[in-house]
Amino acid sequence: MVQKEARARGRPRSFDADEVLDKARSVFWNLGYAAASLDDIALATGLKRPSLYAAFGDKHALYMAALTRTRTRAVAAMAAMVGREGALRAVLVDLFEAVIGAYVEGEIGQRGCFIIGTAVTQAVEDPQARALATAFVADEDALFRERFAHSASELAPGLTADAAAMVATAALHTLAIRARLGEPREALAQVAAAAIGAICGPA
Amino acid sequence: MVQKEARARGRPRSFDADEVLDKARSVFWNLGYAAASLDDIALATGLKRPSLYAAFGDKHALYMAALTRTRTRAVAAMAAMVGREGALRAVLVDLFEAVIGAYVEGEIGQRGCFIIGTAVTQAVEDPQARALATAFVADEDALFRERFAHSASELAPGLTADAAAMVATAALHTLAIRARLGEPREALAQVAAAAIGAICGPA
DNA sequence: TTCTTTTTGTACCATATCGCAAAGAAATCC
DNA sequence: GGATTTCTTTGCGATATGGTACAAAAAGAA
Repeated sequence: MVQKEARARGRPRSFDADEVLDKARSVFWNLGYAAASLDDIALATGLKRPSLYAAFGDKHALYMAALTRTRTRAVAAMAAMVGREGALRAVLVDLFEAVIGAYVEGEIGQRGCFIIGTAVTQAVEDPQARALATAFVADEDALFRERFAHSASELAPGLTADAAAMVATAALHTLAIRARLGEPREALAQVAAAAIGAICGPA
Repeated sequence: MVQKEARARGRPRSFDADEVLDKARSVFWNLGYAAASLDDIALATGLKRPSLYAAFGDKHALYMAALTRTRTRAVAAMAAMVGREGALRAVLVDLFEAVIGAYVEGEIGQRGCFIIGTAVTQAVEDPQARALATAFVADEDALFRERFAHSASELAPGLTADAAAMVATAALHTLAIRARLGEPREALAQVAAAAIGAICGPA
């Protein structure tokens, strides 16, 4: 006997929430929260405003959903990379390369990091965006610190795991900023190499 | 014979343009460009909108004027500090301390750096803001590079002046971000110390 | 087939936003 | 003192913005 999967009563959604969140995020990523209008988002997602409200709440809730999902995914990806076996230098090279790849993507131009590029600006008057960005920075610090503690012998002489983590996070932040300002990929690669040199010492 | 200073015909301005620009900047600094309304700025400056238009043009021109003045002053201050004689480590300690001091100020909360905190978000769709922020980052890089070239023997072993400059600029950027997110002064001081450790090597 | 539930779209609401016209105010010039 | 110039204010225009009410559409249940 074939049991059809039961679905709740009522008209079915005409969209996939994850897909819509991705498109909305793209608008926020390009324009920042305040400059992104619901009309912009409606246009990008192909949904009308009441549908967006029904699915996500209001504009702010939609933004927070996009930030939250981004943080979760970015941290998971970063954890996977710093968790790799192998020489620290090689791990960092791969990590920064992947990060740069993500930061130079964009339909209308380079956008850097969604969280650093938009939530930091909101932070002064938006406690939720601030909390999320703060947690994200703490995540970055913690992931680096753990890996560096594990690879302490591969750090530059005199550099503690703690200090090295801060230098590495600083590198991610400057890459986010520079990418959003349009610096070319090769220039970003040089910034990454400089950070790696400072963290791991001379090759 | 006493010669009174001749002034142009017409009603005199009731405000000082520099003072007004400072107040307008403060609003933009807290809220970012897009979220700062002309009403907010009018309230902060005590002027009505037509007066702001008469003095500065439009909202965007006012913002650009604030960015431009900020860059000029920040770069001059930074040049004065990195130009100081003395041990590189001590120079960097003083510089980062001064920078942190500026970044933790704010009437409604910490705001970090006006340019990094607001113009970077605008950069994707505002070519003028992008150009100014880009020039500012290049200024930071160049000032550090010059000083480090001059003090090459005081850098960590194997670290070039170029690379060290990028690490130092990265530190300014992460401080700007962290300060805007509300990290306490002591935490920012530790980030600065980490960067100095990476740039100058073990003490 | 009708009722109930959920979603979508149209039309709108209440307010906010940037910018401007015109009149009055404050100065210089003749 | 009147004309001219420049600045400030009031009041407004045109539009944008975030959010909502309600009717129609699309589904399940009886």
